[in-house]
Amino acid sequence: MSEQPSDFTTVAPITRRSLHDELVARLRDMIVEGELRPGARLPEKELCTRFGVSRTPLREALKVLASEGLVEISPHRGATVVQISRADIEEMFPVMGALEALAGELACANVDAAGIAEITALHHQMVAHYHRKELADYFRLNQQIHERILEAAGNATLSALHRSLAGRVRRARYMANMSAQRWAQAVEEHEQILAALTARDGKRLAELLRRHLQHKAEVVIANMAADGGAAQSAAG
Amino acid sequence: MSEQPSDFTTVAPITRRSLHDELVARLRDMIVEGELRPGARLPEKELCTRFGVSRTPLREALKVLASEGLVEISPHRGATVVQISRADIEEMFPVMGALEALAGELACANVDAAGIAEITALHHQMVAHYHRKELADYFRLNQQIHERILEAAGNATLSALHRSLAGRVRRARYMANMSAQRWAQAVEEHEQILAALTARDGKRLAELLRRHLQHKAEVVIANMAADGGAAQSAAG
DNA sequence: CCTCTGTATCTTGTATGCATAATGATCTCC
DNA sequence: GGAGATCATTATGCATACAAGATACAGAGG
Repeated sequence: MSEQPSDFTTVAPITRRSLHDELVARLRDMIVEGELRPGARLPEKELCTRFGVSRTPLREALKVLASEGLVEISPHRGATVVQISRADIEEMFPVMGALEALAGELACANVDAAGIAEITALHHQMVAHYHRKELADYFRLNQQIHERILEAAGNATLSALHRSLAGRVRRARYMANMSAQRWAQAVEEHEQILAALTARDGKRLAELLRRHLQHKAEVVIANMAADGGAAQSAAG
Repeated sequence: MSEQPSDFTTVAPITRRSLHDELVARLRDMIVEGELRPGARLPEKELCTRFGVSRTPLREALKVLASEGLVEISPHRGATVVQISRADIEEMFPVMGALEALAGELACANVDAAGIAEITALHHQMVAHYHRKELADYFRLNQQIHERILEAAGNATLSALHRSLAGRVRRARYMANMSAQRWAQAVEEHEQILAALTARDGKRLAELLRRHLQHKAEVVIANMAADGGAAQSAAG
């Protein structure tokens, strides 16, 4: 055959998503994106009519989300979206810092020129958004950069754990009000992060990422303290 | 009333475990302890008769285990115990190393004298088992020490992630054949670990734990290579 | 008037039944 | 005789029905 076999590997796989898989994805998005507020009850019947499915796949989905730490299930009392406390956030950030630090070390060892170029491009886009004060876009690029560093580390286990934590933390939506000073500092930190990655200085990148996450934590916690905790913002 | 209300809060809560929770725990144990071998199929009907439950709670349990990474579910083809590849193990240990390193730092900052005494006692018991060449007991104490360091760190998120990874790694049952030389080295490393904890030298403890995990990884990987991978040891 | 208890209702937990896709065996064609 | 296709069997995916516990309301007692 003249056709290259690799063509077959590049075609989009036929996604035969079962209902429960689809429900897990949809519900997770709704929780992470804030559509389902922390503390909100998740009555099976209501969700069933909403998604047009029966209770069986829905319940399977809720169990999975519970094991991911996004919802809490009380026996005979149903599922609720978990409240993120300040203590939870304070716990999660050091762990994310450790994971990203490891990712930084591994990335410096494994990343190729194309990977660095990609992250550099994302970085410049992010800085452009910063100068235009486009917070949402800045935040999106910021997230992508961190994800790409994780990806460059080439460790699927590490990526999975980080993604899980990042999803939970993201619900705190701390980006809302960040001071101009902190924003400038964050961009400066990202400059140094990029420099360390380009120089493939693993130790330095690890330390930069750890500190970067620590500063992020301070912003989030200050923000939570300011509006009395994101958990309480349930007013429609 | 002369009775103190606090009396009521101290009684052990009645644990009303639902069937699916019980099934998750039982199946997880069976997988981690090796009763269910890697690659083994998990037919719903057979497990239902075995546990005396219907398919609904069993399926919910399998979904949870799948999200924990212990079983794999293929659409319309059922669940199987996941095969741990050498690459998976090589990925997991650096992550566990990073988590334990963080735990070491936090433990040094948070642990009290009682905690140190407890870990010291466990350490001496472990060393006694070493001198008597009681591998299983040694390994159990070893595991307890690492768990207690995690606990002393006082970070539930960190503990949960570590426990999840430790459970998956434990299935590789690397303790089987460890060289006398490596065993002696491991005990020596534990001596240093205890010393660093007692001195509350967080940086040093972190580095010791990271290296300790790295050495453990080498043993596991050598062991897997020796018998052609634990995954293949399906012969009853 | 307040509190406690009993009951009704609703939600969740579990079992069962039906629909559908995958596996394996048999038959046919080459 | 071997390879491929078709059909039967089996297991999974989903829906529904039944059981049991939790919540809320009402009534009785203090």
